[in-house]
Amino acid sequence: MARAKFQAPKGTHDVMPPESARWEALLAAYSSVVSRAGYGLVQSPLFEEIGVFQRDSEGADAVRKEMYDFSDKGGRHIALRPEGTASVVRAFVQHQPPTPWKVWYATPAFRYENVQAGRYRQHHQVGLELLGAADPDADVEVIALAAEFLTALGLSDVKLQINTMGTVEDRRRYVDALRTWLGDRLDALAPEDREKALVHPMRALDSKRRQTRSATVDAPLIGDHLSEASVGHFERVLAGLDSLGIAYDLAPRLVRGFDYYTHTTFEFVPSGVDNAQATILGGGRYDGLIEELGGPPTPAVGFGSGIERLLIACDAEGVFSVRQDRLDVFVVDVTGGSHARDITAALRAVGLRVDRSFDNRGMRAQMKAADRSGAAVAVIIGDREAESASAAVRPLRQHFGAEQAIVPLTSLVDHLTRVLAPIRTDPTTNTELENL
RNA sequence: GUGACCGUAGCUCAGUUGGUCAGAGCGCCGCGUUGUGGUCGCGGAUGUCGGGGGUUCGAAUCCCCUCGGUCACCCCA
Repeated sequence: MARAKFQAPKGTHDVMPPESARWEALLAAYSSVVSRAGYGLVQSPLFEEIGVFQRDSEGADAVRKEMYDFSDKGGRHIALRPEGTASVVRAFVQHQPPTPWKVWYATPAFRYENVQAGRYRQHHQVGLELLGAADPDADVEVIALAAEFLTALGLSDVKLQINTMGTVEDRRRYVDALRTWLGDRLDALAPEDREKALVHPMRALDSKRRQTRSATVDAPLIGDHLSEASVGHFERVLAGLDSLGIAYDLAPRLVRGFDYYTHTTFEFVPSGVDNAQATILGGGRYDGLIEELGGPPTPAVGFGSGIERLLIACDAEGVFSVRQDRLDVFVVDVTGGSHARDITAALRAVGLRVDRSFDNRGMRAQMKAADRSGAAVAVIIGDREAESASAAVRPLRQHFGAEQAIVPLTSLVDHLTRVLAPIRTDPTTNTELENL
């Protein structure tokens, strides 16, 4: 066996069968949930002018450091998308579709950072955005869809944490007050958090260090610096969640990674996953971002969710395994392969899931392949069948009985369609979910 | 970017203080009389022991560099 000359770059990974079946199923579940709520798919470029992702704000340095950016051959400063929202907003500003604009996406996202579990240089996200609605009910819809999606995966041990950032002005006032408050107490903070307290005061409140935690128990919270309208918005969101029966924890110290959030911010965190990269889905309202990208003042809310982390959480709960029997029929042909070729095509044409062996392998090898394929029945063509224009139909799984039947080729399709009817799935969907 | 640990067949891993240490299980391929899978039996293939350099009579085993993985910091999906 030749030694591999190349391997996937640091922080990237290949998703292959059988694992990729879960990805198919996850995407199918996601698109099903959101399309029923009126969201349509957006496919936008994987790279943009860097300004789309890099704006003047507090966190710009960190964002820039982790950006996969480069100059293309035309001298343009390009960056690979680090998250989904900015691209969608750019497309919105460029095309100015009617609002409310409700769209979803599934995309790779790139961040140049060090790797650990649930954290990659190329990871994959699904998400959605609702642009053009300031209504707190829009926040509620977005959160409800997130919850519905997680439920569809079978996840149940997940907590919703919710917070509000208020308006841009509320937030600015609060951050100033907090910075001053922390500045007076720097010595009490954990040494590692002191610089952060001045640069990113809200992040300091989010610190996991015990010393910082206890030093900031009385720190001012965003909730005390909200305008009346902001309070009203948040209360309406919480009322909506209550009404829909969606449980949540108020998390006054919750800080999201991007600075563009206003009002509602939220995260879904699995309680069973014990590491720093636990958040599987997060989002919130970003009423200022559209203007920042040159569009008209437009309120908006959305979420993004990392597929790799979702699957880690599913594994931790033992849910969302995908059934492996993805074939109805396996055609075994020991006469050279011409029959396999034609029968396979004919059966696929009527919607059956069919595979065969290549390279004219022996009977035993082909039967083993048939068994491994998970097919319900094997259709066998040997010399005898070929002479009599028939096929042997052999059940491979117990609930189809043990009897092997000889069926004329002319009625093979009818025979198989009838026999397989009980287990056939809709031919337009080739994945099924099965919770353990 | 900083630090810790790790890197042996496709997969999961054994390899004692450097001297038949290149292995096991699973998987894969073939065979078990001439055409039938799953169980069982027999046989077989696959690795320059992540890569490069060094120490040594001799290194998978020690040292250095490098690439990759895991974890923590950082940051975040």
